[in-house]
Amino acid sequence: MSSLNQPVQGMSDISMPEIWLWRRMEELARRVMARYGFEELRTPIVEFEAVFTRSLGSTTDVVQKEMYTFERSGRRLSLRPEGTAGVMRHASGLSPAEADGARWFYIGPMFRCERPQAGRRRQFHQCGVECLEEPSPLVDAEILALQVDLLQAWGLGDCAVHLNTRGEAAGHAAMAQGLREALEPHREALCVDCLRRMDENVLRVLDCKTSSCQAVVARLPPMTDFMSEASRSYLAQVASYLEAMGISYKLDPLLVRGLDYYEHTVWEIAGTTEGAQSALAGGGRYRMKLGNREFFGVGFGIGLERVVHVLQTLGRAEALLEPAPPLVWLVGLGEAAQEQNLVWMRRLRAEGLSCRMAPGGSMKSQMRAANKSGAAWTVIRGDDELKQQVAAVKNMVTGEQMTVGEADLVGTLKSLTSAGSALPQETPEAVGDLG
RNA sequence: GUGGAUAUAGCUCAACUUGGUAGAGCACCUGAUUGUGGUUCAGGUUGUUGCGGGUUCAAAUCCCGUUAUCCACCCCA
Repeated sequence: MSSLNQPVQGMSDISMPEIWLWRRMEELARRVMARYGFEELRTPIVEFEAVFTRSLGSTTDVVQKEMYTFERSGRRLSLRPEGTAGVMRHASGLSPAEADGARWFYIGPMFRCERPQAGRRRQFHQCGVECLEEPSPLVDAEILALQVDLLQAWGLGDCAVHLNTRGEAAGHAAMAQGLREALEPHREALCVDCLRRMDENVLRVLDCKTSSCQAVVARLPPMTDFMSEASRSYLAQVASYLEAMGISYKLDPLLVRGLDYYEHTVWEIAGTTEGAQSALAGGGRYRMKLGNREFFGVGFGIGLERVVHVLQTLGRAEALLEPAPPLVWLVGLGEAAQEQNLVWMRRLRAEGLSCRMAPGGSMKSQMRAANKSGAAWTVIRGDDELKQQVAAVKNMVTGEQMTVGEADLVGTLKSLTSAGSALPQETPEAVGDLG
């Protein structure tokens, strides 16, 4: 029996104080994206199932076991498990002229029915981009630079970029075959998972964690041996562009990416913290055949839960937040004062100030509420003030209090709150403690 | 999907091994301060022990189921 006071497994509320971090990250993302000429694209969360199966490849685990798929009005629909397929579905509805060279980014929830774990939720969030350009090391390097800049804006400038290539799509079958043949003599040493991978997804043998498998892999010829000369020089060109931009990276011949549509450049970015979910982000160049059209592009996805987790673990969450605007708290004694305060709040808010009041209670409890909310200023209105048409304005940091005439109240508060003398509204260090 | 651990007050946790009226700190409320918060002191409130069932005179405690959380695998960002 499920209890209704908790969310569905693997889906969680994001609330204060963590939500401040999420909002800030989204803000920074939009800013960085704009510098690279990317426009936001919001695709639906629900698509036809086939949108994903045709893009991701029907053999991948994501499609086979992890999609939330349901039937409605005789149609099979799925919650999106990743962002690229929906974006490409959008592109396929545009004319080639419109789609060519498009630069889109997205940020939002994705759904995969996996067992939840640290940095892994069933509803999770990704920020990603798609850039529809034909294969060009120049573009790949630029997109990788965008991702590095974005992570840097979030305070993760020290992440490690692992770079590899999958080679041209035309050579994939030959590469898989070559790898299989190279592994065949070592069958005995491979784990059960890898024996299965030999058939299903032989590349995955390369990044198996079992030590006996790693020993076998270490003696294999490099994957690039199974690729064309063009594929190798494409990778070398990307690498040299990264060097020219001063972006550090590590060539990782064992780096594998799961989805079928990748070709040429692939990469992964790992956080500096230990743990199984250290991969924060991944990206790569892809080629996708949709209907009778073929699309080329390069893109990446960043797992926001994982970024948040790393920021919290490293204690960098607080530094990312901007101080909240100063809050004015109106204290009113008696019905008449409370009603006037309600009207005053509307005037103050129209001037761009943040303000609040308590619906009732003693002066003590109202002051306590003001303090708890982190208000920078309180405005006190009781019988005396009403009679004299004034308000007592109190600085909650210093405790100083002054009397202001009703006519000057808005102007006074405006200048006080813009003077930079305000407190942060809440102590943001709590954000870092949530991990 | 597989394996392991966990679930007690708003929060962090004790009590469970060996069944006998569920406890601490923080938070919250009241007062000292009849119109002034944040410090201090005094007092006070808070629970279907995740949920459901079973064993027992008696269950937070033992057993079964279920839901959720955490960790690892698989897979992926």
